[in-house]
Amino acid sequence: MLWSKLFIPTLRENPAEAEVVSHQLLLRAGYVRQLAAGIYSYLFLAQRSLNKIIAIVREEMDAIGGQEMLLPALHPAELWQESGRWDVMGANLFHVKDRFQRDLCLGMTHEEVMTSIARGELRSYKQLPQIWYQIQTKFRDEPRPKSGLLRVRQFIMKDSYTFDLDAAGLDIAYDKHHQAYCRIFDRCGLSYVTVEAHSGAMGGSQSHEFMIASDAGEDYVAVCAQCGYAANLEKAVSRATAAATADPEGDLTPEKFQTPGRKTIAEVAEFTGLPESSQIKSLAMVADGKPVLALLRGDHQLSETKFAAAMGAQEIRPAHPAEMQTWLGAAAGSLGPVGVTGMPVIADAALQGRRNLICGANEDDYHLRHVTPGEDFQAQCHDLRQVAAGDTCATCGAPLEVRKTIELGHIFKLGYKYSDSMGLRVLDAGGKEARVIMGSYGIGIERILAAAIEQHHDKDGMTLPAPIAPFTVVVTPVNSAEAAQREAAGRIYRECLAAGLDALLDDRDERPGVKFKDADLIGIPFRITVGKKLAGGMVELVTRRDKQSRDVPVGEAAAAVAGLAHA
RNA sequence: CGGGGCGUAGCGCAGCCUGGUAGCGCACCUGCCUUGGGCGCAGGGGGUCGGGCGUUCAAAUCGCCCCGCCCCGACCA
Repeated sequence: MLWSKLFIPTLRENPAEAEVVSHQLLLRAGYVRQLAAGIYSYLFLAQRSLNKIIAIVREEMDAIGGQEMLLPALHPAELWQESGRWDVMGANLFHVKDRFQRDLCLGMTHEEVMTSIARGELRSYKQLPQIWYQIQTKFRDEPRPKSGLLRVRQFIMKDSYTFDLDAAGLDIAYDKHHQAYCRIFDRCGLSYVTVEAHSGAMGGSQSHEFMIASDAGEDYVAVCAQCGYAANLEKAVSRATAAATADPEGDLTPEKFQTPGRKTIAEVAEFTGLPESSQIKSLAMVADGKPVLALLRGDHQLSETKFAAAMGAQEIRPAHPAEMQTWLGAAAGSLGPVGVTGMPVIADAALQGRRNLICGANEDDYHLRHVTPGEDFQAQCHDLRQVAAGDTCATCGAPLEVRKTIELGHIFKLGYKYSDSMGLRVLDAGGKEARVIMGSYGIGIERILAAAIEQHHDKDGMTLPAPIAPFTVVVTPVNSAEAAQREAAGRIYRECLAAGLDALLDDRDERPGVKFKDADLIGIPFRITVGKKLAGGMVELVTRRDKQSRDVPVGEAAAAVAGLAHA
């Protein structure tokens, strides 16, 4: 295409509202414009890039037997009420009313619609398994859209849904998706990690997330470089580092001592001269409206996800100061488990086997020493601790890293949640009704683009992987006033097209600097510069990533790019 | 939803404190010039100063209310 005819509104400066790199570059390079918070228009360049990403996703989904469909974005409320998610999703679901005041919503995923199709049509085990997918716009009323395309209210997702007769069938479908996702992210030029994930409100027995490391992300994952263990921090397990000081021996009796003004673990550690790991951290929590005391080693953090799971609770929160005073008789900083009745006490596994520790006395400005779990108080034991960097891997013992990541894809074994609640059953070989087991598998299309930019950029702009760049090569005559350069550039451009390359001819009447800067900014992987060396029959082939330039004969330029692009 | 910041030309900003004809840079248009990293000269177009109400002879500027956007937190298959 001819650049002079295209709408590529590049900006010289960064728009003030953009914070993360991908957002800044998407705006500067003229890929997107914002319409409202979390709602973007995808201009020409973004659309080309997204189309390439979608084509890759589609090919890989088709390769595992997926059947593409196009489903409604508008869903009747009844559908979501059947599955129970109308209430569960609450305000995150975009609600709409039609002219007759009927409730509808804009679909944030399509489990309900897919299941409603399946239950009307799938009758026999012979029709299973099925893999159905769709690539389309979804909506979420995010409480806080942010970071450009990374957290938005309207976005394109590839979602697929599988229907199987039994768990073994689901395992196969799940595995196929796992492998397809690896191929998709590989082809998009992303380096990613697959992590065990928390299934959250989706339920189900197993789920994995596909993450790429980035400071722009919002999820943390724990990764073991040695054995490959990787899990979302919500779910990760590890062996805690040893306590900094050995516990005092002996069967000592709890003893109250004064700790005036010492509220935090760190203050008490300093006051007593004993490390934080010699204390019991006592957190007054409220799980589904009921008080609970959660105990951890002093230097450990509570994982709210694990805590909620241990309590079987939907909603958890820290107790308010007044509640602590009523239930325990002291303020945060002086709480402890000794003598607590009337509320469950649960303790993290790292407290097991410890002796003679320090904890709050449930009296302001007092603590207890010589407190031994199991003797001086009783508590249910659970894994409650959030993994921290430096913990050792539970599998192999190597130190774990914690990385900030962006979630690009998530695969779930759903189980029977939707087929049961919405009545999807088929007849099995024996003629009896059988339940259908489902899986669901999502990929955020825009997130692939944003993540690729986060991962591939430099001071001049994007350095996109060729398979997802909007164009593969740009042909740039340095001085378009010179007929020889103009003609040679045009010829090379046509040869590129003939070679099957996505080529762009920068025929604008601009100074060379402008053309180079723009090409760098929008991240075209290859540039053929037609300039002075044309007199000697040569042009320059520049690769965007490493800025390496080499001279090639005019007649071989297109073939040279084709060779590199398909390498 | 809590905390913070911002809203003046397409983009980046000054002006506001101390009320008095709305400015700068970039971008854009015309002409000349120039052509290997966002060139130079000359001329020009473009503004409900986020919105409403109020104070005042007079409001971008002061007061009140509202809206929008960004950041932190809460939230987040």
